[in-house]
Amino acid sequence: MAVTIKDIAKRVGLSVTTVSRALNDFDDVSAETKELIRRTAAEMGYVPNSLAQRFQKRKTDTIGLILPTFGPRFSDPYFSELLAGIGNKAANQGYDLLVSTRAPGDEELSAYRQMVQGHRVDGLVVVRTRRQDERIDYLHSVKFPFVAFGRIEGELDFPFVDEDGASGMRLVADHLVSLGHQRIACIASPPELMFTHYRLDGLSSRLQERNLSLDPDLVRRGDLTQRSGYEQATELLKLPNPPTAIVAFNDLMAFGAMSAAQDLGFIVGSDVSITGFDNIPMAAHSHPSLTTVDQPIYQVGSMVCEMLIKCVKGEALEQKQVLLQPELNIRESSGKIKI
Amino acid sequence: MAVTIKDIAKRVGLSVTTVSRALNDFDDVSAETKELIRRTAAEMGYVPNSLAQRFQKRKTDTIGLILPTFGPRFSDPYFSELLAGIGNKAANQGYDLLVSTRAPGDEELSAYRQMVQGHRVDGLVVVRTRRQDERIDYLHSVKFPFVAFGRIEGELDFPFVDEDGASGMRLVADHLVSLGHQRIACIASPPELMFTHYRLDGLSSRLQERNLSLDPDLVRRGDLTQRSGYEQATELLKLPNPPTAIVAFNDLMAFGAMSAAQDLGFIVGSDVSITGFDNIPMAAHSHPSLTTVDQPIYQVGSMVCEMLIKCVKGEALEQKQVLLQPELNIRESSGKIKI
DNA sequence: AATTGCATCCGAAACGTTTTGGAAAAACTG
DNA sequence: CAGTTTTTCCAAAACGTTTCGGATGCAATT
Repeated sequence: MAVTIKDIAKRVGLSVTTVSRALNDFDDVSAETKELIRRTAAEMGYVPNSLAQRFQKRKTDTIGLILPTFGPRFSDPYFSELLAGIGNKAANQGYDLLVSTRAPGDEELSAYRQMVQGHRVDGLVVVRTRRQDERIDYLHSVKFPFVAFGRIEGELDFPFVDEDGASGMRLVADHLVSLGHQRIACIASPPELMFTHYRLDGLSSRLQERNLSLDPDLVRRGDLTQRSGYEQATELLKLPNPPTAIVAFNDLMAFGAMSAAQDLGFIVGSDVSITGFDNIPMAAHSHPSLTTVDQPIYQVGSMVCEMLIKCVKGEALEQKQVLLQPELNIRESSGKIKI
Repeated sequence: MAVTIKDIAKRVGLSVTTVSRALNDFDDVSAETKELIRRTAAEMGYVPNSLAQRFQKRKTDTIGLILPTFGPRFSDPYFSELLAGIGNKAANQGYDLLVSTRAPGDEELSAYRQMVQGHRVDGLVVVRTRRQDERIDYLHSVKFPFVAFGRIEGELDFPFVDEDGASGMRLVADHLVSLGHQRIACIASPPELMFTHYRLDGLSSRLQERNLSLDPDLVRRGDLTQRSGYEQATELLKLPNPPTAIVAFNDLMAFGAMSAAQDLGFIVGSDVSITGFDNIPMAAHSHPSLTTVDQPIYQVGSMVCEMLIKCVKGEALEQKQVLLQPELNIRESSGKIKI
């Protein structure tokens, strides 16, 4: 079968200890023996059995990620970007990435328990934080290493990366106001998600500062999918006094809203302005191209992963909590109000 | 620290063997002791140490997937769909999914070696097969369990799932011909990918059967990204005698082509028809909506995963090689030729 | 009463690696 | 040259689980 450290020891006539220590470059092995052992190990095609290594070191060299999905699948490109960011960073730091999907709820939490108590991973990244987040409560209570993408309500101290959603929405509000819009609608995200809170707060407070209140009739809720963007926008645009601008809380819903507008005969960017949030790659290539808040998701993934690996290794974080300032990407889907 | 099987044994005054066998429901433990052991295990909050379990069973209960990415990231929704299909199936069969990304080349192959020889996974799924696929050659040569999404050139016998790309393209050809198109261009995918071969073959052979040759000037190559679709379509449409229809080899390039056409003042679906391949969720919601060949990627992922788990468990596959018949989804991006 | 069969249990080995705590030999010190 | 340090090596334990090959006691069968 597979060649083990013991086989090498037998071959070179030394102990397993010495072989192990030679292979791990300890300095209590002479240069010549090290060389000899390494050469014969290579010759024999030795590859360490990672199961044994992990078992004995009680570390998995693996980080985990459980994607919260509603319904059976996640088709949100947002997650692919994030995954790519995390995955690539993990790979080049020598870590494996264990991915699973679970709908929010009891099963989700027990998946976290499984990963933690079964020693399946050394650390976890928590994405799409919720106002009351039991995942974070749990991980924090058992002192298991994790880094979150997003904040939560309350004073719990834990490492996270987040974008400043309020600031992003203020940019959107300023932009639309400067284009002359007064009847501004929004398609918000589910209220339990923490980012919803920040984005809504940024939008409504800035509009109020500009003496424009956010009409409660014009505040809708979607579930972040294209379909729900379509539905909500259709309702909004069929109102007797429809809004001249629609602020969607993510790009996917913005795409849905654009389709709805176009199906109702509106010209997006002139009859009605539509904005998104996230700046997924698609946003630059839709028709019309989408004005949206840029959230560097790939980099966030990369950052979160890097921070987590430091936590796992017991290294100190130079910055435990990172808040990124987003930028507004102005494209064709928003334009001056028609008189 | 964590409670082990030994702690339970001590508590109930039985041997580790019995505890282990009780927990694994062997029938040489009496019902009462089983009950007792289970109860105290639950009371003590026992969770098996999966590192130890895996080490001793020499199995990881994990399947691996290495996404081939050009450039640092994959933003193709195609991969998210696939990943979701594989991941969800794996999860509900009690398997973990190990995901990594690697650009095709030496590093990619050594990542496979790592996973195999380091006993990191019990089986691998290979996606986006290439005509000469060293990944498959390798896995086949070491007899490591794997299932591929896609076929390869040659006679190697291995389990795979694939869609019938030739058949899909014949549907596209028939559709465009029936709309009156004669100057038909295509934006093909990289030639080393196996599916390119089938799709190109299906398209050109069916056109020939209809006495329409595929003008070599109108056969372009893209790299599956939106950007390359945009570039190639721009060149095509700027020709002195531009095509009336463009067949893109995936949806992302079709989106790029639509943008290019629209930027050049063409009305897609009437001035020029554009078709895609894959039917990613976005395709139904673009403007205009995209005529495309439906490839049930999520189901493919799920199927591939199910087959792989059977292989890993040593169970026989009722069908070792699956070829799915795709359907054409006719939407707004293709229409009758203008006279 | 001896034998067989069954139900229930257990000791010890095994999986492949790292680590602990030294030991032996060689190289320095004054 | 005795004592000390350094260099180089190793035996054995440990990690937590499963499994192999019995062992024990008791009931059922001859």
